[in-house]
Amino acid sequence: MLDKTFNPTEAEPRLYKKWEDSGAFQPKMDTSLEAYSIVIPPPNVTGNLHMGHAVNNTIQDILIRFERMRGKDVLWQPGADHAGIATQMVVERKLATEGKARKEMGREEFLSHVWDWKKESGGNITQQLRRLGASCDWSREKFTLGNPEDPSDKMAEAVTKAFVEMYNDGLIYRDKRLVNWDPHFQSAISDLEVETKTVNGHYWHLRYPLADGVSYAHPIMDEDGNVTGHETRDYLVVATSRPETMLGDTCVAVHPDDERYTDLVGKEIILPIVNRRIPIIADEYPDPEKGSGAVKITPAHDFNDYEVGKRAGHTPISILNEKAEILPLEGIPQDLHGLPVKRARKNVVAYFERAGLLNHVEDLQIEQPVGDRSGVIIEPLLTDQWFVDTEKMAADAMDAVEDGRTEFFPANWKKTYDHWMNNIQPWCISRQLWWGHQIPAWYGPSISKDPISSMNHYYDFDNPIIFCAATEEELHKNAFEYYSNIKMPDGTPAIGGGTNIVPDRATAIKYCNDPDGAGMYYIQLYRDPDVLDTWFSSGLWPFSTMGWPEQTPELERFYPGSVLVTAFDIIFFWVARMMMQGLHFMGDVPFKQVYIHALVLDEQGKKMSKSIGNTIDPLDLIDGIDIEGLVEKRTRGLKNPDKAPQVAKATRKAYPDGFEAFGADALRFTLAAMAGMGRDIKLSVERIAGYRNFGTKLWSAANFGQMNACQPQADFDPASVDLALNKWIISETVKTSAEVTRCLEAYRFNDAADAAYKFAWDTFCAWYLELSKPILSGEDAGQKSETQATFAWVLDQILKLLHPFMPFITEELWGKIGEGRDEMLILTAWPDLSDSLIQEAASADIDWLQTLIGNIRSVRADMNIPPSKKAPLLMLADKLDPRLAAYAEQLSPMARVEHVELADTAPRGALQTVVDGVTYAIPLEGLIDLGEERARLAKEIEKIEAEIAKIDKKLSNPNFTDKAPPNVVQIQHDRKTAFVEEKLKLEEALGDIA
RNA sequence: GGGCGGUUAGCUCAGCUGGUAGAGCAUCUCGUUUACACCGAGAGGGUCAGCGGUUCGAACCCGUUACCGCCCACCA
Repeated sequence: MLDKTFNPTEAEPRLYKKWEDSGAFQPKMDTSLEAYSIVIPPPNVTGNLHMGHAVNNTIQDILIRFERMRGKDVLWQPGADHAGIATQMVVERKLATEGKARKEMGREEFLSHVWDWKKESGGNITQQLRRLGASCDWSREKFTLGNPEDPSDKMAEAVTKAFVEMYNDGLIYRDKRLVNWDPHFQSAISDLEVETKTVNGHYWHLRYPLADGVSYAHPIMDEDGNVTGHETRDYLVVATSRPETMLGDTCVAVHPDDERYTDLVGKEIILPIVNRRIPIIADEYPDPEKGSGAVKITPAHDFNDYEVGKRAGHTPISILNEKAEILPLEGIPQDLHGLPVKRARKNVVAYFERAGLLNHVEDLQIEQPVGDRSGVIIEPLLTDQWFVDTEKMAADAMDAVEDGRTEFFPANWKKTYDHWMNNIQPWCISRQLWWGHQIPAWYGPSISKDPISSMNHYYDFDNPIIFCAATEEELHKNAFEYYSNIKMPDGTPAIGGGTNIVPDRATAIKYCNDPDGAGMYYIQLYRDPDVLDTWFSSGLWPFSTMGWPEQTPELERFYPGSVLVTAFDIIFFWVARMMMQGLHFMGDVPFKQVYIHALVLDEQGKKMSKSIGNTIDPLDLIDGIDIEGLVEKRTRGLKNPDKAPQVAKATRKAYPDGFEAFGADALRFTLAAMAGMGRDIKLSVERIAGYRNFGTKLWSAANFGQMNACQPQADFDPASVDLALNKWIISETVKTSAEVTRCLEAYRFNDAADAAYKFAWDTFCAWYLELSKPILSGEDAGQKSETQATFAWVLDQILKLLHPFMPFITEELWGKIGEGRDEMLILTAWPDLSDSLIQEAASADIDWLQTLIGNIRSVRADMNIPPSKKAPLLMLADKLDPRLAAYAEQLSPMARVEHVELADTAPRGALQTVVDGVTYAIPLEGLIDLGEERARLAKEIEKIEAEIAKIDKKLSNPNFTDKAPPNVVQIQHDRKTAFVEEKLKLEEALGDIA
């Protein structure tokens, strides 16, 4: 006897440990097997498991377990991402609560804090993945930043090598360009990290006075746009949503074809406040239809203006520092110095107003760029940064998808991918942060201004590197030949990087381990202080995790990966970059297929977000949580704490009892069953409960098997069974396993889950189990043992088919059922059953039996016959169907049939039903109201007539009979024949009563 | 402004190659038997968003409209 139900809280950790300890997650590295590999989308070390991870990893684990059971040599490569900005932010915040500031403690100390923090809580997410059942090979766990304590770890070396090679190939360059600057982090960020937010804003229409007494006639228009007159103006009106940037204007631009301003091109205006003379230029950029048609140009603080300024040959004037405060430049009034943008704006507008130069203010919605992490307004800023020239790489990456080397599922995502690749911009890869791969470029003062790059010293952050040698010649050799020789395009130093530092002889002596230092040559180099964009190293993930740049057996065997499983929101961030870098460094795509899965939304269809308070923690569904705990969790992270009562109320209403401990299997099955292609998942807790019940159902069926001695037989041959019932269930098993296999191969997880569910619950539990009861408790030993063996075999197949979805409960049952079976389910072979096992004749018998039982149940229920009332079953025919006798033992409990006999006509007061053209009567004199039975029959007939009418309409249409394929027409003929026959029988039955 | 997706039972969603509209939950009725009440049996419930087209035949293909959601985009 098994326990009453499966106890996930107890069993799941135990089973997981058993798998992991046994090495079941590790690839065999057996070259005779087909390789199958997936690299995990590395979760942020800062992260905790959320619903997105849960779907993502459930799907990967389903595929991995499926392919592992199919006998492939499987690698699921796990690891975590250092997540530069996110992690630095988290640790900085934590230190702030201890009263410590990052900048005060310095780089080295800060980083040691981050590493400490990573050691402490960086393992959370991987532990949580284990709770889900993820069968990754943890012995190969990697971290995008590498492991400084493990000399064999190549993750950091891979990044350096990638950077150096791309530099040498001209794909990485350093440039002073306008970049998206996040004033909170005081770092550049990439285009992708900028979000646009629509806010209520204004356009300020400013008057710029024309210099040298120039004036012009400005047309006055009526409402319809007709010119009604002219007004003499000695100023130009420009509209802007950023008035404070006027401090950095270098010109005003008008369209060359704009006749209003033709005469003004080449003239100058006096820029108010700073009293600078700037020209009026002609450029294609301004749209005469918009605003006044004249545009103020601030090249240093606007992407469009930058281009206009460049065309006009103007030097951009930066007016903001890295905190987005006004720089103390000459010409800018003292009282603006150091003001943050918002306050500066107010003051600038006030200046214009006082000077009578504020034409008017227009209210409207404007698009504001904000940092996706910091949430602050992004300022375009002119800085020195490292860039990747993405154009060629993007073209290669697009070709690879175009020619099918990499395939998207669902295929629509190719469009999104192509669109982005087609519009790709240079990728800014430097970040002014500390947590990350420090850029492997050094700026040297004495010997050369060129930076050189190193394959070593990744973690030598603040200190200069000092090269020492006894001779100058040797020094050159050490410093330049040893390292890859990076040439700077213009020799400009990094932001904040040391340059032209006088070598410190004492330090050199210390480093060179030469107490005397006499006759020593040395140079001192400073490393670029910036780090690389996290996604630069994530882009290498598919091969860096496998040991690249070394040519390892893993790389040989598991690159390219079989499939990448991810949500669409990181197609650009990650998928695109892996494609580009994989193709560049490996000469091949990083994965053959990309499966893009749905996003998990809350039950209202909104994105889950801590700041809104609508998240559901997957672990709470696994372990359970009471309502108080849930409310506390949801209100804790709110962006707007005032909303707490509202969130609490909504939470209590939605989940008055919190969550039960559904277990990982139920959650996984739900996610799989809801993961239809190309659609979002609105998570339903009710469905999780339903699939938990499914687990219990399975458990209970196994218990039934145990009670009836249904032990798996190692030598069981499904082709050898005699009973139709067993032939039928074996046939159904074959069909289902083929269906589940087909669906999994096509990433149709919901269909695969459905097919397995229906088979296990409806076919096996509801029918086979019930139909087998009389045999299992019967006298015929041969039939009994055959059925016991068949039962056990089918249950084993069910456990296998369900294992990828519900690994824990299936493994537990597998162990409990098969005493002495030493192989774990995770490593058994996937059902690969021959079609020859499908026996249609046996199936037809059982189909008939199911229909008969169904009809009897239905008519009895319709007429409110209590199940306790058994009745005979009369077959109205000349000869008794032998199947009635054969299945009498099943008909008795399932259809409440007392006994079976032959009759000429239905006795008065009998229910009648038709199966396969034969009328059956159930005499229930006195228990049924004849009027009601008449009405019931009449209704049945009516339904059939409607069907017949529909079919007739088709068949009488010559277009249909002529043009439709013959088999389709035949089906309709057959259906009609069956309906007509049934109708006749029912009419006879009705006649009997009347 | 460009692109993508959605609209099917009260709710949440399936519906693969165009050929008899399905499931779970909820609702209603009834619960006997050697697994299971986290259960069993049965029932009701549909203008497949609207309009037009292609087709012998459309939930499905094409066009269009409406509403909802998402992504991308430099409109001063």
